[in-house]
Amino acid sequence: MRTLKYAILGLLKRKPRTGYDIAKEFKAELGNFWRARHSQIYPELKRLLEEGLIEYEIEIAGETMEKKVYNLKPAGEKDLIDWLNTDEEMVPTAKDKFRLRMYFASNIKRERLIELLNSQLKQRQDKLAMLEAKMDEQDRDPEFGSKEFGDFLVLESAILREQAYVEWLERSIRRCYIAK
Amino acid sequence: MRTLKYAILGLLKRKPRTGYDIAKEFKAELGNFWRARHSQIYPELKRLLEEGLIEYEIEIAGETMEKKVYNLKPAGEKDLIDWLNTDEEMVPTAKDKFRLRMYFASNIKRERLIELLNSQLKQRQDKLAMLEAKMDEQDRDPEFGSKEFGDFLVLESAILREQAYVEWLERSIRRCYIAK
DNA sequence: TTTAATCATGTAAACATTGACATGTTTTTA
DNA sequence: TAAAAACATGTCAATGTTTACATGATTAAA
Repeated sequence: MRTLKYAILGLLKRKPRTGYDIAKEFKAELGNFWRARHSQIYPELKRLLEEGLIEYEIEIAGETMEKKVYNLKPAGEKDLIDWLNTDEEMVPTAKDKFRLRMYFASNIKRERLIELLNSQLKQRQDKLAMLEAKMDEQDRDPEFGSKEFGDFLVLESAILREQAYVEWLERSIRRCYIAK
Repeated sequence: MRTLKYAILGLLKRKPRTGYDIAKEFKAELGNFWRARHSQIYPELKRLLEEGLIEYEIEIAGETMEKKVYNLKPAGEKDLIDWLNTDEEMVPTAKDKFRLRMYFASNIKRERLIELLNSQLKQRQDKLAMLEAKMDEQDRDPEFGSKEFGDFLVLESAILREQAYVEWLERSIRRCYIAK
């Protein structure tokens, strides 16, 4: 499946980057839907290099520090475009440890369950506020084919997802209070 | 982290089951938030057995077919309850291949992008309809501490999640048409 | 100016997950 | 009654992911 491969190719299509830059992207907006640590990124870059999909140039930062700035090669771009155009089936399961735990909620005392739900609610609300702040800085009407178009799609997606999560937590807390 | 361990303990807390039964649960409602194949389940059951958290009895089905019906031991129940009561931090990333691809949407032709979005929309709508049908069969006012309470929480959660996904896809398709 | 944060690149062991291989029984349906 | 679907249990190799180990340079802040 090699999803990380395409995440990296996609990022390099936007602009040349170092492995470190790629790791940073996974901590930003993109990190809402995919993530990888540098320990996974560097070996994958090595592999893509061997496969002839990418190349790199050495850049010197400061006095001596060497950076490998990676770039797409035509074969890599073709591979990326093919993947982007495939109509994949939806994955049936987006794993969620907290919701799994709630399936077994009957084994938690009422007061504690409310505490746990409130703790999640707080975190999700903070996340949502952060995403909404980002949306305010965003181009509200991105041009089709611009990278801002993709930025907008995923940001809106993340916001709608968090809103639904918050709504669920609020309903669940209410339900804890009113349930017999 | 061993989430599968707790998923299994939780299911066995509800009632004794075979490995096959557990696998089936991951294809039902619970499968919306956690999933494992039998190739992961059987070794995990073996391990839980060795750790003294569960035990089993042999049941004969038909003439000769042996079933291992697993059951929680007190140590397993304690372990489960401790896990259920821990206040874990939210996981920052619920991976989603399709949304990752949409981040790179600028590399897809408009007509094709609309096709891809519509394909996802169709699948998500079907899923949502299925979940809503299940909700109709569900106890609308589950008692606190009953297993129906957990069932209700996760089903509502799944519905809200799918609704948000559908909403996002619809907005994105509209955006494809109106964008410059 | 020194200290902390960030930049930068790698490897290795352990753990989690999937897909394929392997086998046989029981029940339902055509 | 034959075939298909579902029941039932396992292993193994490959792949994907995390955590820890390992090292050093550059920049911003105290």
